[in-house]
Amino acid sequence: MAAGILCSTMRYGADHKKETHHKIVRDASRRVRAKGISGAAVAAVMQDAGLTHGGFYKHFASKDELLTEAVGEAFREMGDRLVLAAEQAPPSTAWKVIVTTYLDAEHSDHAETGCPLTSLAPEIARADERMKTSMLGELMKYRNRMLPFMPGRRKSDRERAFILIFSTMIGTIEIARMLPEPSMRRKVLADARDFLLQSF
Amino acid sequence: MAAGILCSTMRYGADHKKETHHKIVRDASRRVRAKGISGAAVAAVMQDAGLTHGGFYKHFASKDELLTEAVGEAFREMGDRLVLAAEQAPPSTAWKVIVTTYLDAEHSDHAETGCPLTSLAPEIARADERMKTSMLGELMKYRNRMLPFMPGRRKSDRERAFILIFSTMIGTIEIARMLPEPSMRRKVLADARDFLLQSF
DNA sequence: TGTACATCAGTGAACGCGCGTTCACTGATGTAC
DNA sequence: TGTACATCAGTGAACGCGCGTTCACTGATGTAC
Repeated sequence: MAAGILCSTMRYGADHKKETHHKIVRDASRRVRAKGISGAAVAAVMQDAGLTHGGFYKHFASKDELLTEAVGEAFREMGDRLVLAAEQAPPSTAWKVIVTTYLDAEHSDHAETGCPLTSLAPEIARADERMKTSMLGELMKYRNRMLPFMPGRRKSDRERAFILIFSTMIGTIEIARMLPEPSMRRKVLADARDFLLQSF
Repeated sequence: MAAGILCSTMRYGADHKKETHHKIVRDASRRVRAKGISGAAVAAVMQDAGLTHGGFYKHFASKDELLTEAVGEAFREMGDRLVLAAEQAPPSTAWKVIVTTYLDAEHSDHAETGCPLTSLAPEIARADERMKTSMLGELMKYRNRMLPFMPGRRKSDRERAFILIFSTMIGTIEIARMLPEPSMRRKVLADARDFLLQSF
């Protein structure tokens, strides 16, 4: 546990608290995407992490602080997934891999590990100024990671492509998630995929 | 007040309760679109309607009943607005009028009177089975009202166009509503408008 | 190496508050005669 | 027309519950000597 690097005032393993903190954030990130911002109660998140609610304020100043970290984590996780997929493809078709990865039944069926925009966009838009600012920062980081893979020669073209492609994908996943029949969901996803792949 | 048609057991004006009921639903519909499903508390909605919370259960069996009626009302209002706009245009360009009406700064700035999909889609997807079924019914009515105006000769083409156009528009409005700068919002809306108008 | 002490992540009871729901009551409206 | 009665939309206090937050306490870990 890298004991030699321990700060002299540390009593517990140096990483122990950090790891617990991160586990809480990761579990909250899942819960927030699955049940919405108002669906992630402090006690429930702590139970997910194998803890009791009392210890929460040893890790976070408030529930809002957890929520902003959880949304940040969600953007990071989804960003990692899309970057990983995009990097496997030749640069010219990377954006197509992002589209097929995003508009996938797996993504549509598992909001809890998916893009936070598809499960939280309207709630983020309604959040108070502080939270909105912080979440917008995370959204911008997410966008900046996607930009290199977007189609277009000039930066402004790629920025425009990001908005158009992600707008369409977000709306498509949201509609798909409302539909009861798996076959309807798959058709919606496939139609949007074909539409986008032919549009740039 | 059409007193002659009064049912013999009616003591109050025949329409009085219906009108109050509808006013509550309309106010709830605004509140639900502005603040989300969990942001529309019974007491707040009743206060909007100039009443106190105690009388609520003279009009609705439960809060869920109000919510389903409110979402239905929202789809109806937005449907009316789009149909009205579309009917003013020649049939071949009606869908373009729907796109420009939907992707408008006024719609982006006023969630409370806008399309419920842009403010509630993820919450609807997470709702319990009963509510989801009812809301899906309203969504299908909404879709059926839009279908005649969608581009495409065959019905299946128009259904596909509806999904693609509305997915893109929903995602666009949601992203626009997250952005702090009015100029950024306007650019996003304009880009999506141009994109859609050139795509069919 | 062994023992006394300090730290602090985690526990669980308790708090105040907002919310959905219930209920005894009110008072305006319309009916019966 | 006037008076006694019935109805029922609306009132406001009260309820139980879940939630965010606080706090005195615990006990495992690491330090000092």
